Amino acid sequence: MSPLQKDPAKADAIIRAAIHIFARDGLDKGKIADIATEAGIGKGTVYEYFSSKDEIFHAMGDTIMSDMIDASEKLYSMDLSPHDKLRTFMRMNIEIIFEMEDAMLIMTEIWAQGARAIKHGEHPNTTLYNASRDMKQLVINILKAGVMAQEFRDMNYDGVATLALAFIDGFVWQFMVSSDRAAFDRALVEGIESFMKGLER
Amino acid sequence: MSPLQKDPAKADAIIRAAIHIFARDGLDKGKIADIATEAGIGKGTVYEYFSSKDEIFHAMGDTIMSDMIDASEKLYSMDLSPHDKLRTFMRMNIEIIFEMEDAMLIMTEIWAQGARAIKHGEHPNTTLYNASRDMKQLVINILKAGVMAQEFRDMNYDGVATLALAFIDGFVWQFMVSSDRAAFDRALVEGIESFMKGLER
DNA sequence: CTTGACTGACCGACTGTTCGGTCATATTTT
DNA sequence: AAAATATGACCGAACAGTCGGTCAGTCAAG
Repeated sequence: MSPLQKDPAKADAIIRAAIHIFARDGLDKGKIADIATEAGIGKGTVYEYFSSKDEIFHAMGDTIMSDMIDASEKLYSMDLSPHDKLRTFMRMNIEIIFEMEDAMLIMTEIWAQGARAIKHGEHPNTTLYNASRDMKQLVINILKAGVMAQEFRDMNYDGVATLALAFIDGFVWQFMVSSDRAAFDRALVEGIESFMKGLER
Repeated sequence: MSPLQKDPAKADAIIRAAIHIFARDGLDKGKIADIATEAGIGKGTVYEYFSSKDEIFHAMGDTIMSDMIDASEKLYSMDLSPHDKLRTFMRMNIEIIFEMEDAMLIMTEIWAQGARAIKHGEHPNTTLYNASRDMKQLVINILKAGVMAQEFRDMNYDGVATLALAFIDGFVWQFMVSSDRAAFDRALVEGIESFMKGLER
Protein backbone atom coordinates (compact mmCIF):
# COMPACT_ATOMS: atom_id res chain seq x y z
CA MET A 1 0.00 0.00 0.00
CA SER A 2 1.06 3.49 -0.68
CA PRO A 3 1.50 5.62 2.39
CA LEU A 4 0.35 8.65 0.44
CA GLN A 5 -2.09 8.15 -2.42
CA LYS A 6 -0.85 10.27 -5.35
CA ASP A 7 -1.85 13.68 -4.08
CA PRO A 8 -4.59 15.14 -6.33
CA ALA A 9 -3.74 18.58 -5.01
CA LYS A 10 -0.32 18.15 -6.55
CA ALA A 11 -1.76 17.45 -9.98
CA ASP A 12 -3.66 20.68 -9.51
CA ALA A 13 -0.54 22.53 -8.51
CA ILE A 14 1.17 21.29 -11.66
CA ILE A 15 -1.69 22.51 -13.85
CA ARG A 16 -1.69 25.85 -12.11
CA ALA A 17 2.05 26.17 -12.59
CA ALA A 18 1.72 25.08 -16.20
CA ILE A 19 -0.88 27.77 -16.87
CA HIS A 20 1.44 30.38 -15.44
CA ILE A 21 4.54 29.21 -17.29
CA PHE A 22 2.89 28.58 -20.64
CA ALA A 23 1.12 31.93 -20.53
CA ARG A 24 4.46 33.59 -19.85
CA ASP A 25 6.60 31.72 -22.35
CA GLY A 26 4.20 30.20 -24.85
CA LEU A 27 3.17 26.62 -25.40
CA ASP A 28 6.38 25.65 -27.17
CA LYS A 29 8.94 27.66 -25.27
CA GLY A 30 7.49 26.84 -21.87
CA LYS A 31 9.71 24.25 -20.24
CA ILE A 32 8.65 21.28 -18.15
CA ALA A 33 11.59 22.04 -15.90
CA ASP A 34 10.20 25.51 -15.17
CA ILE A 35 6.78 24.11 -14.43
CA ALA A 36 8.32 21.67 -11.96
CA THR A 37 10.27 24.45 -10.26
CA GLU A 38 7.18 26.67 -10.11
CA ALA A 39 5.18 23.82 -8.60
CA GLY A 40 7.97 23.19 -6.13
CA ILE A 41 8.62 19.62 -7.24
CA GLY A 42 11.16 17.70 -9.28
CA LYS A 43 11.00 17.41 -13.03
CA GLY A 44 10.56 13.67 -12.85
CA THR A 45 7.54 14.04 -10.61
CA VAL A 46 5.67 15.92 -13.29
CA TYR A 47 5.79 12.71 -15.30
CA GLU A 48 4.28 10.76 -12.42
CA TYR A 49 1.15 12.83 -12.91
CA PHE A 50 1.10 13.50 -16.62
CA SER A 51 2.53 11.28 -19.27
CA SER A 52 3.58 14.03 -21.66
CA LYS A 53 3.64 17.73 -22.35
CA ASP A 54 0.69 17.23 -24.64
CA GLU A 55 -1.35 15.68 -21.85
CA ILE A 56 -0.61 18.74 -19.76
CA PHE A 57 -1.99 20.91 -22.58
CA HIS A 58 -5.21 18.94 -22.55
CA ALA A 59 -5.60 18.98 -18.79
CA MET A 60 -4.93 22.69 -18.84
CA GLY A 61 -7.58 23.28 -21.50
CA ASP A 62 -10.10 21.29 -19.48
CA THR A 63 -9.35 23.24 -16.31
CA ILE A 64 -9.65 26.60 -18.00
CA MET A 65 -12.87 25.74 -19.77
CA SER A 66 -14.53 24.28 -16.73
CA ASP A 67 -13.67 27.44 -14.80
CA MET A 68 -15.37 29.48 -17.48
CA ILE A 69 -18.38 27.24 -17.81
CA ASP A 70 -18.91 27.34 -14.06
CA ALA A 71 -19.02 31.10 -14.19
CA SER A 72 -21.38 31.12 -17.18
CA GLU A 73 -23.75 28.68 -15.61
CA LYS A 74 -24.08 30.79 -12.53
CA LEU A 75 -25.40 33.50 -14.81
CA TYR A 76 -27.66 31.18 -16.70
CA SER A 77 -29.63 30.40 -13.57
CA MET A 78 -30.14 34.06 -12.68
CA ASP A 79 -33.65 35.37 -13.00
CA LEU A 80 -33.32 38.17 -15.53
CA SER A 81 -35.15 39.36 -18.61
CA PRO A 82 -33.61 38.14 -21.87
CA HIS A 83 -32.42 41.68 -22.48
CA ASP A 84 -30.56 41.92 -19.18
CA LYS A 85 -29.44 38.34 -19.38
CA LEU A 86 -27.73 38.87 -22.70
CA ARG A 87 -26.18 42.12 -21.62
CA THR A 88 -24.90 40.51 -18.44
CA PHE A 89 -23.73 37.44 -20.30
CA MET A 90 -21.54 39.50 -22.57
CA ARG A 91 -20.12 41.73 -19.91
CA MET A 92 -19.47 38.86 -17.53
CA ASN A 93 -17.82 36.71 -20.13
CA ILE A 94 -15.50 39.46 -21.19
CA GLU A 95 -14.60 40.29 -17.62
CA ILE A 96 -14.04 36.66 -16.77
CA ILE A 97 -11.75 36.10 -19.70
CA PHE A 98 -10.05 39.40 -19.14
CA GLU A 99 -9.38 38.58 -15.53
CA MET A 100 -7.98 35.20 -16.44
CA GLU A 101 -5.10 36.83 -18.24
CA ASP A 102 -3.05 33.67 -18.31
CA ALA A 103 -5.87 31.55 -19.60
CA MET A 104 -6.48 34.06 -22.36
CA LEU A 105 -3.03 33.72 -23.83
CA ILE A 106 -3.07 29.96 -23.60
CA MET A 107 -6.48 29.64 -25.20
CA THR A 108 -5.32 31.77 -28.08
CA GLU A 109 -2.60 29.27 -28.79
CA ILE A 110 -4.73 26.21 -28.21
CA TRP A 111 -7.34 27.67 -30.54
CA ALA A 112 -4.70 28.29 -33.20
CA GLN A 113 -3.43 24.76 -32.70
CA GLY A 114 -6.97 23.51 -33.23
CA ALA A 115 -7.36 25.53 -36.42
CA ARG A 116 -4.12 24.04 -37.69
CA ALA A 117 -5.27 20.54 -36.71
CA ILE A 118 -8.45 21.03 -38.69
CA LYS A 119 -6.44 22.13 -41.71
CA HIS A 120 -4.44 18.92 -41.40
CA GLY A 121 -7.69 16.98 -41.25
CA GLU A 122 -7.09 16.05 -37.63
CA HIS A 123 -9.22 16.47 -34.53
CA PRO A 124 -8.95 19.72 -32.60
CA ASN A 125 -8.89 19.76 -28.81
CA THR A 126 -12.45 18.66 -28.22
CA THR A 127 -13.04 20.25 -24.81
CA LEU A 128 -12.43 23.71 -26.15
CA TYR A 129 -14.58 23.22 -29.19
CA ASN A 130 -17.45 21.61 -27.37
CA ALA A 131 -17.44 24.45 -24.89
CA SER A 132 -17.53 26.97 -27.71
CA ARG A 133 -20.51 25.21 -29.25
CA ASP A 134 -22.27 25.13 -25.89
CA MET A 135 -21.74 28.84 -25.42
CA LYS A 136 -23.30 29.57 -28.78
CA GLN A 137 -26.33 27.45 -27.94
CA LEU A 138 -26.68 29.30 -24.67
CA VAL A 139 -26.76 32.63 -26.49
CA ILE A 140 -29.24 31.31 -29.03
CA ASN A 141 -31.54 30.26 -26.20
CA ILE A 142 -31.42 33.72 -24.69
CA LEU A 143 -32.12 35.29 -28.07
CA LYS A 144 -35.08 33.01 -28.72
CA ALA A 145 -36.53 33.81 -25.33
CA GLY A 146 -36.10 37.50 -26.12
CA VAL A 147 -37.90 37.25 -29.44
CA MET A 148 -40.66 35.23 -27.84
CA ALA A 149 -41.05 37.89 -25.17
CA GLN A 150 -41.11 40.51 -27.93
CA GLU A 151 -38.05 42.18 -26.48
CA PHE A 152 -35.91 41.59 -29.56
CA ARG A 153 -36.58 41.95 -33.24
CA ASP A 154 -36.85 38.93 -35.49
CA MET A 155 -33.45 37.66 -36.46
CA ASN A 156 -31.23 34.93 -37.82
CA TYR A 157 -30.32 33.37 -34.47
CA ASP A 158 -27.14 31.74 -35.59
CA GLY A 159 -25.86 34.93 -37.17
CA VAL A 160 -26.55 37.10 -34.14
CA ALA A 161 -25.17 34.50 -31.73
CA THR A 162 -22.02 34.39 -33.81
CA LEU A 163 -21.87 38.15 -33.66
CA ALA A 164 -22.18 38.06 -29.89
CA LEU A 165 -19.40 35.54 -29.50
CA ALA A 166 -17.26 37.31 -32.07
CA PHE A 167 -17.79 40.46 -30.07
CA ILE A 168 -16.61 38.78 -26.88
CA ASP A 169 -13.57 37.17 -28.46
CA GLY A 170 -12.67 40.20 -30.47
CA PHE A 171 -12.96 42.58 -27.55
CA VAL A 172 -10.66 40.52 -25.45
CA TRP A 173 -8.38 40.10 -28.42
CA GLN A 174 -8.27 43.86 -29.01
CA PHE A 175 -7.48 44.62 -25.43
CA MET A 176 -5.08 41.80 -24.87
CA VAL A 177 -2.38 44.17 -25.98
CA SER A 178 -3.73 47.30 -24.39
CA SER A 179 -2.99 48.23 -20.84
CA ASP A 180 -5.44 51.10 -20.62
CA ARG A 181 -8.08 49.55 -18.44
CA ALA A 182 -10.18 52.70 -18.24
CA ALA A 183 -10.44 52.96 -22.02
CA PHE A 184 -11.33 49.30 -22.04
CA ASP A 185 -14.26 49.85 -19.73
CA ARG A 186 -15.60 52.82 -21.65
CA ALA A 187 -15.33 50.99 -24.95
CA LEU A 188 -16.95 47.93 -23.43
CA VAL A 189 -19.99 49.84 -22.20
CA GLU A 190 -20.41 51.60 -25.52
CA GLY A 191 -19.82 48.39 -27.44
CA ILE A 192 -22.42 46.43 -25.54
CA GLU A 193 -24.99 49.22 -25.80
CA SER A 194 -24.41 49.46 -29.50
CA PHE A 195 -24.79 45.72 -29.84
CA MET A 196 -28.01 45.68 -27.81
CA LYS A 197 -29.39 48.56 -29.82
CA GLY A 198 -28.91 46.43 -32.92
CA LEU A 199 -31.37 43.91 -31.46
CA GLU A 200 -34.20 46.36 -30.79
CA ARG A 201 -37.47 45.82 -32.57
CA MET B 1 30.24 41.99 -58.99
CA SER B 2 27.37 39.73 -58.66
CA PRO B 3 25.59 39.01 -61.90
CA LEU B 4 22.34 39.35 -60.01
CA GLN B 5 22.52 41.62 -57.01
CA LYS B 6 20.95 39.42 -54.34
CA ASP B 7 17.77 38.60 -56.16
CA PRO B 8 14.91 40.42 -54.39
CA ALA B 9 12.48 37.97 -55.93
CA LYS B 10 14.20 35.24 -53.99
CA ALA B 11 13.72 37.06 -50.71
CA ASP B 12 10.07 37.22 -51.63
CA ALA B 13 9.95 33.53 -52.41
CA ILE B 14 11.43 32.81 -49.00
CA ILE B 15 8.80 34.93 -47.28
CA ARG B 16 6.05 33.29 -49.22
CA ALA B 17 7.39 29.85 -48.34
CA ALA B 18 7.76 30.91 -44.73
CA ILE B 19 4.13 32.03 -44.58
CA HIS B 20 3.04 28.67 -45.89
CA ILE B 21 5.24 26.60 -43.60
CA PHE B 22 4.62 28.61 -40.45
CA ALA B 23 0.88 28.62 -41.03
CA ARG B 24 0.98 24.86 -41.41
CA ASP B 25 3.27 24.00 -38.52
CA GLY B 26 3.22 27.00 -36.22
CA LEU B 27 5.86 29.60 -35.54
CA ASP B 28 7.95 27.35 -33.30
CA LYS B 29 7.56 24.03 -35.01
CA GLY B 30 8.07 25.44 -38.49
CA LYS B 31 11.56 24.55 -39.66
CA ILE B 32 13.95 26.69 -41.65
CA ALA B 33 14.93 23.59 -43.60
CA ASP B 34 11.33 23.14 -44.73
CA ILE B 35 11.09 26.76 -45.78
CA ALA B 36 14.23 26.34 -47.86
CA THR B 37 12.89 23.20 -49.51
CA GLU B 38 9.53 24.88 -50.18
CA ALA B 39 11.33 27.83 -51.72
CA GLY B 40 13.46 25.46 -53.78
CA ILE B 41 16.79 26.57 -52.32
CA GLY B 42 19.34 25.35 -49.81
CA LYS B 43 19.07 26.06 -46.12
CA GLY B 44 22.26 28.07 -46.14
CA THR B 45 20.84 30.40 -48.77
CA VAL B 46 18.01 31.40 -46.47
CA TYR B 47 20.67 32.89 -44.22
CA GLU B 48 22.07 34.90 -47.13
CA TYR B 49 18.78 36.78 -47.14
CA PHE B 50 17.70 36.76 -43.52
CA SER B 51 19.99 36.66 -40.55
CA SER B 52 17.71 34.69 -38.25
CA LYS B 53 14.36 33.04 -37.83
CA ASP B 54 13.23 36.05 -35.89
CA GLU B 55 14.04 38.34 -38.79
CA ILE B 56 11.90 36.12 -40.99
CA PHE B 57 9.03 36.57 -38.55
CA HIS B 58 9.33 40.32 -38.81
CA ALA B 59 9.59 40.36 -42.58
CA MET B 60 6.58 38.07 -42.73
CA GLY B 61 4.56 40.34 -40.47
CA ASP B 62 5.44 43.33 -42.61
CA THR B 63 4.45 41.56 -45.81
CA ILE B 64 1.12 40.41 -44.44
CA MET B 65 0.24 43.79 -43.01
CA SER B 66 1.18 45.70 -46.11
CA ASP B 67 -0.99 43.34 -48.17
CA MET B 68 -3.89 44.12 -45.89
CA ILE B 69 -3.27 47.82 -45.76
CA ASP B 70 -3.10 47.96 -49.55
CA ALA B 71 -6.51 46.35 -49.72
CA SER B 72 -7.94 48.68 -47.08
CA GLU B 73 -6.62 51.77 -48.75
CA LYS B 74 -8.20 50.86 -52.02
CA LEU B 75 -11.49 50.96 -50.14
CA TYR B 76 -10.69 54.17 -48.38
CA SER B 77 -10.44 56.05 -51.64
CA MET B 78 -13.81 54.80 -52.87
CA ASP B 79 -16.55 57.36 -53.10
CA LEU B 80 -19.20 55.98 -50.78
CA SER B 81 -21.46 57.30 -48.06
CA PRO B 82 -20.10 56.74 -44.54
CA HIS B 83 -22.80 54.13 -44.07
CA ASP B 84 -21.79 52.11 -47.11
CA LYS B 85 -18.14 52.75 -46.50
CA LEU B 86 -18.27 51.24 -43.04
CA ARG B 87 -20.35 48.31 -44.17
CA THR B 88 -17.95 47.65 -47.02
CA PHE B 89 -14.93 48.12 -44.80
CA MET B 90 -16.10 45.44 -42.44
CA ARG B 91 -17.14 42.97 -45.05
CA MET B 92 -14.00 43.49 -47.11
CA ASN B 93 -11.68 43.20 -44.17
CA ILE B 94 -13.25 39.99 -43.04
CA GLU B 95 -13.15 38.54 -46.52
CA ILE B 96 -9.55 39.61 -47.01
CA ILE B 97 -8.44 38.05 -43.78
CA PHE B 98 -10.55 35.02 -44.36
CA GLU B 99 -9.07 34.51 -47.80
CA MET B 100 -5.54 34.86 -46.46
CA GLU B 101 -5.95 31.71 -44.44
CA ASP B 102 -2.25 31.34 -43.86
CA ALA B 103 -1.79 34.91 -42.76
CA MET B 104 -4.62 34.51 -40.31
CA LEU B 105 -2.98 31.71 -38.41
CA ILE B 106 0.37 33.45 -38.35
CA MET B 107 -1.07 36.73 -37.18
CA THR B 108 -2.80 34.97 -34.34
CA GLU B 109 0.53 33.74 -33.11
CA ILE B 110 2.37 36.98 -33.70
CA TRP B 111 -0.36 38.82 -31.83
CA ALA B 112 -0.09 36.40 -28.93
CA GLN B 113 3.67 36.83 -28.98
CA GLY B 114 3.15 40.56 -28.79
CA ALA B 115 0.78 40.25 -25.87
CA ARG B 116 3.36 38.17 -24.07
CA ALA B 117 6.08 40.68 -24.90
CA ILE B 118 3.98 43.45 -23.38
CA LYS B 119 3.48 41.39 -20.25
CA HIS B 120 7.26 41.07 -20.03
CA GLY B 121 7.55 44.82 -20.43
CA GLU B 122 9.13 44.41 -23.86
CA HIS B 123 8.21 45.88 -27.23
CA PRO B 124 5.70 44.01 -29.34
CA ASN B 125 6.19 43.60 -33.08
CA THR B 126 5.69 47.24 -34.04
CA THR B 127 4.45 46.76 -37.60
CA LEU B 128 1.46 44.76 -36.48
CA TYR B 129 0.58 47.16 -33.69
CA ASN B 130 0.97 50.27 -35.76
CA ALA B 131 -1.22 48.77 -38.43
CA SER B 132 -3.85 47.93 -35.85
CA ARG B 133 -3.81 51.51 -34.56
CA ASP B 134 -4.07 52.83 -38.11
CA MET B 135 -7.07 50.64 -38.80
CA LYS B 136 -8.82 51.95 -35.74
CA GLN B 137 -8.17 55.52 -36.79
CA LEU B 138 -9.55 54.77 -40.22
CA VAL B 139 -12.77 53.48 -38.68
CA ILE B 140 -13.01 56.47 -36.38
CA ASN B 141 -12.73 58.77 -39.38
CA ILE B 142 -15.56 57.00 -41.14
CA LEU B 143 -17.70 57.17 -37.99
CA LYS B 144 -17.05 60.88 -37.54
CA ALA B 145 -17.96 61.56 -41.14
CA GLY B 146 -21.16 59.57 -40.60
CA VAL B 147 -22.15 61.53 -37.52
CA MET B 148 -21.35 64.77 -39.29
CA ALA B 149 -23.54 63.71 -42.19
CA GLN B 150 -26.24 62.81 -39.67
CA GLU B 151 -26.22 59.20 -40.85
CA PHE B 152 -25.14 57.82 -37.49
CA ARG B 153 -26.25 58.53 -33.95
CA ASP B 154 -23.96 60.29 -31.52
CA MET B 155 -21.44 57.94 -30.05
CA ASN B 156 -18.21 57.27 -28.22
CA TYR B 157 -16.01 56.92 -31.30
CA ASP B 158 -13.31 54.90 -29.65
CA GLY B 159 -15.82 52.45 -28.21
CA VAL B 160 -17.64 51.87 -31.45
CA ALA B 161 -14.42 51.62 -33.45
CA THR B 162 -13.21 49.04 -30.99
CA LEU B 163 -16.48 47.20 -31.42
CA ALA B 164 -16.04 47.23 -35.19
CA LEU B 165 -12.51 45.86 -35.01
CA ALA B 166 -13.48 43.36 -32.35
CA PHE B 167 -16.27 42.27 -34.64
CA ILE B 168 -13.84 41.72 -37.50
CA ASP B 169 -11.28 39.86 -35.42
CA GLY B 170 -13.86 37.84 -33.57
CA PHE B 171 -15.71 36.81 -36.68
CA VAL B 172 -12.58 35.53 -38.30
CA TRP B 173 -11.62 33.92 -35.02
CA GLN B 174 -14.99 32.18 -34.76
CA PHE B 175 -14.84 30.85 -38.26
CA MET B 176 -11.20 29.93 -38.26
CA VAL B 177 -12.29 26.55 -36.98
CA SER B 178 -15.47 26.22 -38.97
CA SER B 179 -15.51 24.87 -42.48
CA ASP B 180 -19.11 25.75 -43.23
CA ARG B 181 -18.62 28.62 -45.60
CA ALA B 182 -22.33 29.05 -46.33
CA ALA B 183 -23.16 29.46 -42.64
CA PHE B 184 -20.29 31.92 -42.42
CA ASP B 185 -21.76 34.09 -45.15
CA ARG B 186 -25.24 34.09 -43.65
CA ALA B 187 -23.91 34.94 -40.21
CA LEU B 188 -21.71 37.63 -41.67
CA VAL B 189 -24.59 39.38 -43.43
CA GLU B 190 -26.77 39.22 -40.34
CA GLY B 191 -23.89 40.30 -38.11
CA ILE B 192 -23.04 43.35 -40.17
CA GLU B 193 -26.68 44.39 -40.45
CA SER B 194 -27.11 44.06 -36.73
CA PHE B 195 -23.99 46.11 -36.14
CA MET B 196 -25.11 48.82 -38.57
CA LYS B 197 -28.54 48.92 -36.95
CA GLY B 198 -26.82 49.68 -33.69
CA LEU B 199 -25.47 52.88 -35.23
CA GLU B 200 -28.79 54.24 -36.43
CA ARG B 201 -29.95 57.53 -35.05
C1' DC C 1 40.73 33.86 -62.97
C1' DT C 2 37.82 36.28 -59.77
C1' DT C 3 33.75 36.93 -57.50
C1' DG C 4 30.03 35.92 -54.78
C1' DA C 5 25.80 33.21 -54.73
C1' DC C 6 24.78 29.00 -53.28
C1' DT C 7 24.93 24.57 -50.71
C1' DG C 8 24.25 20.92 -47.17
C1' DA C 9 27.10 18.42 -43.83
C1' DC C 10 28.04 19.57 -39.47
C1' DC C 11 27.97 21.58 -34.76
C1' DG C 12 26.19 22.51 -30.38
C1' DA C 13 22.58 24.17 -27.54
C1' DC C 14 18.35 22.92 -25.93
C1' DT C 15 14.67 20.19 -23.85
C1' DG C 16 11.15 16.26 -23.50
C1' DT C 17 11.41 12.01 -21.53
C1' DT C 18 13.44 8.04 -18.97
C1' DC C 19 15.05 5.41 -15.18
C1' DG C 20 17.85 3.79 -11.31
C1' DG C 21 18.15 5.17 -6.86
C1' DT C 22 16.55 7.60 -2.43
C1' DC C 23 13.64 8.36 1.36
C1' DA C 24 9.49 9.22 4.11
C1' DT C 25 5.92 6.71 5.80
C1' DA C 26 2.99 2.66 6.67
C1' DT C 27 2.89 -1.99 8.11
C1' DT C 28 4.54 -6.03 10.26
C1' DT C 29 7.36 -8.43 13.39
C1' DT C 30 9.66 -9.11 17.61
C1' DA D 1 7.56 0.16 21.46
C1' DA D 2 11.08 -0.28 18.51
C1' DA D 3 13.22 -2.57 14.89
C1' DA D 4 12.73 -4.46 10.37
C1' DT D 5 10.60 -4.41 6.09
C1' DA D 6 7.83 -2.87 2.19
C1' DT D 7 5.97 0.55 -0.68
C1' DG D 8 5.73 3.94 -4.12
C1' DA D 9 6.22 9.01 -4.44
C1' DC D 10 9.86 11.66 -5.59
C1' DC D 11 14.05 13.11 -7.75
C1' DG D 12 17.49 14.86 -11.16
C1' DA D 13 21.41 13.10 -14.00
C1' DA D 14 21.73 11.25 -18.30
C1' DC D 15 19.96 10.32 -22.87
C1' DA D 16 18.33 11.04 -27.44
C1' DG D 17 16.22 13.68 -30.85
C1' DT D 18 15.65 18.14 -32.89
C1' DC D 19 16.82 22.27 -35.21
C1' DG D 20 18.85 27.08 -35.68
C1' DG D 21 22.85 28.64 -37.39
C1' DT D 22 27.81 28.15 -39.53
C1' DC D 23 31.29 27.46 -42.83
C1' DA D 24 34.36 25.21 -46.06
C1' DG D 25 33.84 24.20 -50.40
C1' DT D 26 31.31 24.14 -55.25
C1' DC D 27 29.67 26.33 -59.19
C1' DA D 28 28.32 29.71 -62.62
C1' DA D 29 28.91 34.09 -64.63
C1' DG D 30 31.66 37.59 -66.52
